[in-house]
Amino acid sequence: MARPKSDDKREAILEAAIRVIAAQGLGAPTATIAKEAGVANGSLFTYFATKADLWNAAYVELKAEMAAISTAGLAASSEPMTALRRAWIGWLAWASDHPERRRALALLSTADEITEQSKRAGHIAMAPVAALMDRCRADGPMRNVGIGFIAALMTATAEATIDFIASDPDNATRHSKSGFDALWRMIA
Amino acid sequence: MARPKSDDKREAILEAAIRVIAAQGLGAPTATIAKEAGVANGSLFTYFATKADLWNAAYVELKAEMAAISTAGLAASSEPMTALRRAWIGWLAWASDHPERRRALALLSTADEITEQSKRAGHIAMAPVAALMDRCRADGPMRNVGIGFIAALMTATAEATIDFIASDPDNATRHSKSGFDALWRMIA
Amino acid sequence: MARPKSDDKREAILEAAIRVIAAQGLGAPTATIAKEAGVANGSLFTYFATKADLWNAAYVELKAEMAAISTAGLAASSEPMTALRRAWIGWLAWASDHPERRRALALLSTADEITEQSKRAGHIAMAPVAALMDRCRADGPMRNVGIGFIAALMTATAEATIDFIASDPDNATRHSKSGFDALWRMIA
Amino acid sequence: MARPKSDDKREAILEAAIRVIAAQGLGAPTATIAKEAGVANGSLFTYFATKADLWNAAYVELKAEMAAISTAGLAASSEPMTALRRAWIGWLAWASDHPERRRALALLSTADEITEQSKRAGHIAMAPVAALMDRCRADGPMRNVGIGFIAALMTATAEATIDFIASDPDNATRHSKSGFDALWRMIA
DNA sequence: CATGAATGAGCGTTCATTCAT
DNA sequence: GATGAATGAACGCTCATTCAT
Repeated sequence: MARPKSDDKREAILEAAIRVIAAQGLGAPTATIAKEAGVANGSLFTYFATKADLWNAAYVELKAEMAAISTAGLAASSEPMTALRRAWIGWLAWASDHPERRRALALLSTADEITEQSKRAGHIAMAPVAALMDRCRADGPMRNVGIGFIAALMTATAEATIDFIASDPDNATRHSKSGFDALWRMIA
Repeated sequence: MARPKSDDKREAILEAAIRVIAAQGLGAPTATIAKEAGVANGSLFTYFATKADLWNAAYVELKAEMAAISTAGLAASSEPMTALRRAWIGWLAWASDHPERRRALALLSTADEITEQSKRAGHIAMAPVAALMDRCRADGPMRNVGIGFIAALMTATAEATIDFIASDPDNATRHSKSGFDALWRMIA
Repeated sequence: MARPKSDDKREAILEAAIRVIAAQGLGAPTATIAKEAGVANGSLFTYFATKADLWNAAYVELKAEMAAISTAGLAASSEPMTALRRAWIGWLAWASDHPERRRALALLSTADEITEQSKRAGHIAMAPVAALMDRCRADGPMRNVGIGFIAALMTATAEATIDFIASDPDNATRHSKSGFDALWRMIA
Repeated sequence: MARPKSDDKREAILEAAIRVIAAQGLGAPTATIAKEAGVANGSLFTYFATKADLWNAAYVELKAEMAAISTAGLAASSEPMTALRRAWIGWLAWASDHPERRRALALLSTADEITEQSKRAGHIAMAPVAALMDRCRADGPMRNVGIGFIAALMTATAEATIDFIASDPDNATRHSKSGFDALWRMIA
């Protein structure tokens, strides 16, 4: 097979898309993304048949990346609170370290183009954290609500905390702790 | 002659914009909005010089409306928890009763076109609730964090609760209570 | 109504389309047609929602025009052969005088975009000629074949004659007569 | 090494082109043709330097094939009418048996890309039929018109007849006879 | 020579905004 | 001021052709 489809190029397009979405929003032209990726206009469509496909791939990639960092090393620690805190810290670190990626993910999360399948992939990636939350709330005041609700609250709390850290990065650690404590009070 | 143009028409366009945004997203053509409002294509631009202006006006209108309902009757009750619960219930009622408006507001909140000034207007509208939250957390574990953080957490919690109610409307009251209790545990 | 849709402009686009199709074929860009018509790119779509719509309108216009010339004054003469000859001469005159229009019509006739409805409109326009042919063949050797077949033969003969005249215009009259005589031998 | 490239592959591409043109028209992508031929995208251009070259080759191939069938066995019969009828029947049989190929040829005949040279090749292939027609009309009413005119009339009559048969295949034989008789009346 | 990814000009259509009526 | 036609830049996507493998 002559000149096989290059993983590098695919990755370059995906990364360019993330950067361009962060900078210009979801209305960003595919041509801009292609140029940013250093490929020709039409080459983008060799790797992603439609703009929507590219959006979905970017969404899944970002979600998976965020999940990977949040869930790294979770298995090791058996104590729920410690484990959840570890996930929390990972999550916030990713968001703080990659504000562009977070912004792109936030925008993509509102896009109509994101399919149910992509959302499901996102949930699966975050499943370890969801399981952990389930353990944490097992004996607490929220033991009877749906786990989806808990997950939404954790996501919402994390997002609020991240926003807050972004606006006052000097006190990142303190805000992170405040956010986690608030979360813990809510669910445990 | 502060407003020689028809307030009715302006309002019709604004309402049409909200409906159309909810249905079609932020990419909705101005022509569609004009038609939905029952005015001509070009008349829209008599009332809103640009699409971005219309977006901002819709954002501020929705934010103000939501705030008005949330804050109605707050002054009367002096007991903070009762007052906050009242605000909470109003907020959720608005979202449940007007899912279209909530969706439009959610979409607009992510739009690049929304100016700082519009966001400030939104905050001002919600100031009574913010003040109330400030009183609620005064003796609690979050007495030392910024009030903006508290507000963000309340918003996030409310949004999560609303989403959850939307997905299971039969247990709206129960979910509302769970959400409020969680919020209260967080801040008070 | 401000600035009503201009019939002139519609006509200009249609005429431009005919000229451009004759010159460049059915692949001609709408932008070229718009420029040739002296209107903006997008204005073309104010008058014809799609390229296919424009193609159909051009087809019907040309067919009607050709039919109008072919059938002009048919009612007056009661003698079939004379009447048919008159139609024949009109048809050939139109084709000779407007080679561009004939070429455009020939190309459009092969286009997939032409709808059944447009074709029907073409047939209706040519109905007087068809009726005349029906009278002409009534007592001849082809009295038992479908009228559609006769019509196709007349069309084919005319086309061949026109092509021949185009290649040797100096003997137009002679070729026209040869063609008509051949047609008459066939059907009468 | 007049042809180091594979004749098989060349033929496969040509046949694929004919099939695809019949199905999709002259706008068919070369990529579709290549896939239909079972060769790679770019290999098509090893055999035909441009799309226009492929179109011309297909045109000539179809014309030659049609001519071959129409002229098969002509030499044997010395009686002109019988010989012409034989050619007629062959022609119609080819068209009936290969509607795809006929459609492709009809489309190609209108294409701008077909060169004079290709058309000449087509005429040469049909030369035996033309010679036959020349004999047939030698003593008839058309003895003085150009042979090209006669050929065009025969082509046109045949096309009309074929179309008619296609629309009513049950009476193919009858329509074929009607068509031939009409032709004979015209030229002999 | 075969392959299929790479290229980039080009196309039909849309749409925010302007402007003649 | 109201109307809606006019404008033209922009966009997603296609495809003939080239070229690295």
